[in-house]
Amino acid sequence: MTRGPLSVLVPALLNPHETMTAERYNAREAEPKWQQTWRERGIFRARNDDPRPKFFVMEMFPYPSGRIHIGHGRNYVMGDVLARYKRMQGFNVLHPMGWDSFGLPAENAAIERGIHPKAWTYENIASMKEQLQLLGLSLDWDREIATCDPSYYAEQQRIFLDFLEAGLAYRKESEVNWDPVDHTVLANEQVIEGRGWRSGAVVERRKLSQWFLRITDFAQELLDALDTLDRWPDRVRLMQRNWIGRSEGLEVLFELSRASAKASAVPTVKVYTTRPDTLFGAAFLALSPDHPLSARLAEGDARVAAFIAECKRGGTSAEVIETQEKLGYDTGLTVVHPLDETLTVPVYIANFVLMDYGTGAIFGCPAHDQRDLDFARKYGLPVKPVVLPPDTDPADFAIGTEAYDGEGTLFNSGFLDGMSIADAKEAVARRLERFRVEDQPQGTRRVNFRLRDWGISRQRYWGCPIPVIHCTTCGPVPVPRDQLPVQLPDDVTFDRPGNPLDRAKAWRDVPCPKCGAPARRETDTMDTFVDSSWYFLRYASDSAERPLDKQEVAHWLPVDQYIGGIEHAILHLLYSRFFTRALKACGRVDVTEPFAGLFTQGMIVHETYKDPAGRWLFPEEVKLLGDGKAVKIDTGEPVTVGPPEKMSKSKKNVVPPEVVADTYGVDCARWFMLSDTPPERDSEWTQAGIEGAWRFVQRVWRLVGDALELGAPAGTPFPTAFGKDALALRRAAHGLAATVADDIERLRFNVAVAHVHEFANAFGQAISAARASGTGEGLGVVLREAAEILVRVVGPMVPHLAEECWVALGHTGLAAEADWPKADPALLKRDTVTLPIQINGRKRDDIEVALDATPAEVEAAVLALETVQRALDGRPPKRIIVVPQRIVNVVA
RNA sequence: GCGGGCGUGGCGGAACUGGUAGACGCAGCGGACUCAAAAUCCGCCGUCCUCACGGAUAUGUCGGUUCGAGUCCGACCGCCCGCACCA
Repeated sequence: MTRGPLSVLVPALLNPHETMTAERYNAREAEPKWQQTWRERGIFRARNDDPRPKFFVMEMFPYPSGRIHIGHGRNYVMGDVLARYKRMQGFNVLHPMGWDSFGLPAENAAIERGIHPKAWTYENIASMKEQLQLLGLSLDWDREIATCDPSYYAEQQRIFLDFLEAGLAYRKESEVNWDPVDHTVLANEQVIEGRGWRSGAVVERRKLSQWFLRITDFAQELLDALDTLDRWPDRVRLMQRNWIGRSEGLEVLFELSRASAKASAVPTVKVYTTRPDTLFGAAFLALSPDHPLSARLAEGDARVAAFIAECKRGGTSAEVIETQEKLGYDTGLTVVHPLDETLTVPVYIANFVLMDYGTGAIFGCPAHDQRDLDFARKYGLPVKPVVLPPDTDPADFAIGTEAYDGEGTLFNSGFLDGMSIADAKEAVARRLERFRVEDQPQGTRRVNFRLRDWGISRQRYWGCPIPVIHCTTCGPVPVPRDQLPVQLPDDVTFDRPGNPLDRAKAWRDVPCPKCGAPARRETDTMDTFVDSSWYFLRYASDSAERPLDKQEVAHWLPVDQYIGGIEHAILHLLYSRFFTRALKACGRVDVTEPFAGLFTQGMIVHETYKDPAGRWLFPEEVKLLGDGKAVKIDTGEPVTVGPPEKMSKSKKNVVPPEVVADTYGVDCARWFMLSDTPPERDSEWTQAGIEGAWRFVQRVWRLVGDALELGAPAGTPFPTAFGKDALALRRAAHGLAATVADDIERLRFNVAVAHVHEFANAFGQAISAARASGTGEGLGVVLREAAEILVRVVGPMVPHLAEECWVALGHTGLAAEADWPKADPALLKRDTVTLPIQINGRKRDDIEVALDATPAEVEAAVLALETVQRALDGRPPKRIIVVPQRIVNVVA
């Protein structure tokens, strides 16, 4: 399939008087040729014994969902530019690729289309690999991994056993989304508005015994070490900090009132609070529906049981729980106020109190917490303010519909009156630490984390088997290491809901390794986040015999630059940070932080198209007419153009890489993806944009051709002095090498592209000048020098074009192996600077001064300016601000 | 609901650490070349006032700090990402 500019390549249209410049660069021929050369020479293979300094760059590996579209390519191209640039800078670069190939979509394909997950996955990997290779990425394919391959997950099972021995893996009960019709556990994304996506049944929360990893053991360290990650985006560090959620607070024992204690047979309720200062404003106590006291009350009261059951409806996700209506149930119990025994506070069960956080019970202070206020208004509970905002009259201060959570002074609070919030917190803690209830201090200071242990059990087939055998007498028994890996059985069926492993008797039923009695394999598999929590280590240590060699890991790690989507800012990155530490604790590696540098790139978006019947159309089925109008090419029907959205198969707004490669060439696609939009933002794929990239690729080819035609032959010695044009071009070329190096180091590819454009303009002007007035005064030599610099500078971005130009310039080696051009510092310096002159903050003039002019000299020159004289009108200036080499502001 | 981010011409965006807002590209307009078209090259291009010189205005909205604010602070509006079983 061809269309667009390459299809208009008709030799008769070319000007016969021009030489090489007449030939267009033919990407379709050049690109496969150079890709083959790179492959044959193995120049992207990383060697562990290379003495040069290492640089490890990787992009987040893809899930093999099927065909890729050009949107997938963006982060790989970014990483590739950096990898190629670093090679030119003399680094031993590791740039690997792999497949995050376990997961739900493979099972859905099995259920919906009857394809085995394994076949589906490996077919997808094969076709996606072919497509990825089309992009001309400088990857070391020798280190390719697939997480679904036993050669990968065997080590993961060994790691699990290490964690188990170290006490970092354990079992406990936790809730899952249960589909009561399909009898299946659902992922959060399979719960749509509280119902199962296939059955439509209202989802329930059900408890299962599952495996957990003790990430909370590392909570403080994971938090503290964020400060050392200075090449991570601040926002990602902040998100992780908030996710870990360290808080300092107080655990307070509330004693039940005499009658309540008798009725419930429970003497106290323990509450965790970060606001003990507001204790005098307490209006209620709220228990989680999962709290032991809630359960006890439910035993004797059907209404309580019904309320708790009501709370269990809907999904388990925090989003669902936090957005659902806040409900409470008055248990009739009361507790005694810990600081004033004449006061009692009612006890509720509330659906928004989480058992996983704190103690599973809170006290509510409506005046100073919005959620508590909403709850109090709903159930008619008193709202007593206890923190008075600064400069407020207590008589005027009342809480309406908004809680006050700002600074202030305590009031209405007995012995706390007049204190600051911080002092009051301290005073309450001190007093309650002294009070004793049931032989314990009534208050205990407690650091708490929002972070919970990581539940890794999944009731699914297509995941890494958990290497454990359950025996009725011995309990869970680790699979002996010499029996690893526990491989997934291939002989499974997907004709019924639920986990096929539960039904795979031949695989499931095994003797207990300890006592030999009949036992069952663990049929849960691991969360796919486990697979991706250590794959970067496996890249570094790539032999199947020693899959996690300490020395090799130490040589390559940490990853110098990791590139991926912002959607992984918290979970994947936090789990990987934990995993690396846990492996270190087990003595497996000597690394602590896996990723020294992190970059989060934006997505590629594309307009969507719909025909009059409302069916989605592929971009190639549509002809754009401008002004947002479009028609269907084969029928001429009007097409509705929708706003740019993330490329997705379902909306057909995808562009396959092979279409771009066939039409414009991969370098155009690469150049376009790097242009214009900052890499961290979403970028829109447009026809006009790719055409612009095509013009640029041809322009570089033409500039190099012109320089070859007009410039001096290779090896011509430099003259001792250069003319004005020659010097200007030299400055521009050396400046380009320096500035693009800096742009790439900072991953500011769009700015790098702009700088290359700027240089191309200057280069074009120099060529015009050479055509008009000859190549004397060194211009001929500089034209060649400039071409040699330009080709190497664009090489990381448009590598195939660079190779073709490099050959044209007479080189026998590969551009991919050339050195990055070194900029001569003398050419980068300027001796004068243009200073803008502001009067009262508005630019009115500018002057050119020596670079090293003193402020006094500048001031004198500025005051002499006619513009300034006119503005001052004979009066002396009020003030003159001189910012050396930047600006002058005269305040009149 | 909670946490995080983004917002600059017709469009994508640039502006280093508070210092000339709009670099560079796209689209558009005008010109050169051509029998013609394509390609290429040159010029113009935020808005308003002005023949022009020049001036006013302008970075989502409103307010503040500063000699000076796209940049810092506060409030608001809109859009995007994550929320632990999608990956």
